[in-house]
Amino acid sequence: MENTKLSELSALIFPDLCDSDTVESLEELFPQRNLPEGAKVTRIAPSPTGSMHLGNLYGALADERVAHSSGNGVFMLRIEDTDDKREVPGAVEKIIKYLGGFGLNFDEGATADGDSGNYGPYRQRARAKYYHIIARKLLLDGRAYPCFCTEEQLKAAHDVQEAAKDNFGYYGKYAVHRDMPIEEAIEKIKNGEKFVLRFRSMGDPTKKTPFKDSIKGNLEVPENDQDFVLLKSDGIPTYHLAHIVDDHFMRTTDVIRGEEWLSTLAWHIELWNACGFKRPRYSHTSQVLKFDEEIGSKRKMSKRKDPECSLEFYYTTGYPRASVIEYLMTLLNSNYEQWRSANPDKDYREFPFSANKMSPSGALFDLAKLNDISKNVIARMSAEEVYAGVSEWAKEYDPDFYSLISRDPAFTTAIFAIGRGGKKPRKDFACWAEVKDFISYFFEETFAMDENEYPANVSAEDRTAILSEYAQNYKTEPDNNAWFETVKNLSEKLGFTSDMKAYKADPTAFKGSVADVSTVIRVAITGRQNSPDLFAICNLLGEDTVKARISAEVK
RNA sequence: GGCCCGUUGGUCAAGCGGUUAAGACACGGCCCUUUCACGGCUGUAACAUGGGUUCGAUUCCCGUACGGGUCACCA
Repeated sequence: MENTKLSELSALIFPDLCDSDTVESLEELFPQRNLPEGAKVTRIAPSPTGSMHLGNLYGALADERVAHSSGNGVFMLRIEDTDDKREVPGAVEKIIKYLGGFGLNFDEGATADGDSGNYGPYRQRARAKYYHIIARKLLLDGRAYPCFCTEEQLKAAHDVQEAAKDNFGYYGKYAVHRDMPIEEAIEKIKNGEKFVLRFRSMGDPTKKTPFKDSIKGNLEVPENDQDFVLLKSDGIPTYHLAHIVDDHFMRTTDVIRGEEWLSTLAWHIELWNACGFKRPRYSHTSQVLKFDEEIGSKRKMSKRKDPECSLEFYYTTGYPRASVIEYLMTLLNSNYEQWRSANPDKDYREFPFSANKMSPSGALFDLAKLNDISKNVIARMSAEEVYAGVSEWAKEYDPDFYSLISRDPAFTTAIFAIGRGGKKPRKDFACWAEVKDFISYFFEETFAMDENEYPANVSAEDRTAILSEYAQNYKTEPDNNAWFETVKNLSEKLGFTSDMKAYKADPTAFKGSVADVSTVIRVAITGRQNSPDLFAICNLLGEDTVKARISAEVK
């Protein structure tokens, strides 16, 4: 009797299913993966609701590394599009483009124009039937029931709970439809009343179950007693049901997700058990935090307040992808930096990544550290690679600069070759946006003279004397030493010492030193006091340009 | 407020009962040096707090404080 009524209810709730739609049929449709021992299957499951941020990349990199360092593992992309209200068009393409741009590639999952892989579909909206099959099984097992509460009723219950200082939620005496007679439910549904399908929890929150998390270690979680929603009134599952169904039938071995999911872990544990599925390993990653000067404490990175939080930032400022990955790897695995200094030339993918080396506490984002890492990354590049990186960036984000540097690629590349490639390469910039100012004096269009840069202790007459003398005798020297000899000779001739030690010992004994003389020349040629090797700059600029710039300064 | 997680220098962190408590970034000093950058050396600076357990706790247990997360028909 009860069973026939239950069947009637089930048929009413799931008109889209027929008898052959069983859990067993799904088990056959999605067989266990035939992978080598130890291979891990991971996934990222973003919702297509907006821009990607650093936290997404952080998590994605962890998933990708866990899968691909396990030997023939699988890294999937699943789109959690169960919340149509928040969906942003084009978000999926953006996710794929941005993650791909950082070198993270999926083995299977959603693609820009469809799906790829045998465990799909990989967009949850397209998987409705699977969720319904599991939901029906739960209903028939007595582990799910329809609930007819309206938004207002739930809100009212919430207020009551607040006043009574009870826990919030749908449980115990607040679970008003939990024990509704089946025929009444059938009646309501036939009358067209809206309903959701809720889980029937059997847990006792005073009991705690031990749980092992790959990152957090041994945890104690109280049993769940919440009759949370499985299917929304439109028949689309909540994250909770979708998570269990998808990760079971996609044969995920390791669920790596943010620690904000820790609080609903008990729900998921009970659901796994109710479904009779073996649950995967869990790793709950800590968040990337940011120090907020205003409130004086740490907080989650925010898209609005922290521009560097958005992945877009790294594209627009032109941080090499490798730099960002390198930085995130240091946050992700505590022994990465040590490994890197021992293996400076290896690809980061060769690092033996391990989930239990991940920190259980949240790390503050540190732009200074990123910059340092990025400078090192760029310093190891060849001049050609730097040119390629800068021009790729400039092409999109600074077209004027792009036309400047691409006018003569060989010339621009030669600029980047200055001080590069030796044992102690220069580390002048952390991102491509910093390059523009740094090399501006190599181009007539952006060369800017600033009179104030001339050293104050050199008189106007001396300055003119130095410059005209230098210009008159200027010729291309064979090497740096020969060139600097001419500067020294010039200094002595005009009463500036070339003996720096003597000058330092007693500066008052001289008019000035060769340092002052070369600074005057440097300013005339570059418009600034600081620059890389002047000899190299002169050679690149060529005799005509050098002489022209100097004579322009002889007044 | 309930529940859960976390807490080693300014930041990231090693440490797993006995250490002079590593290292990296940042910061200061010195050296190298025609400027800058690089490089070398060096310095300042830390176990949130109170109780236990122990011969001995940064390490284990309990409490407190602080920080974070979560308590939706969002993920």
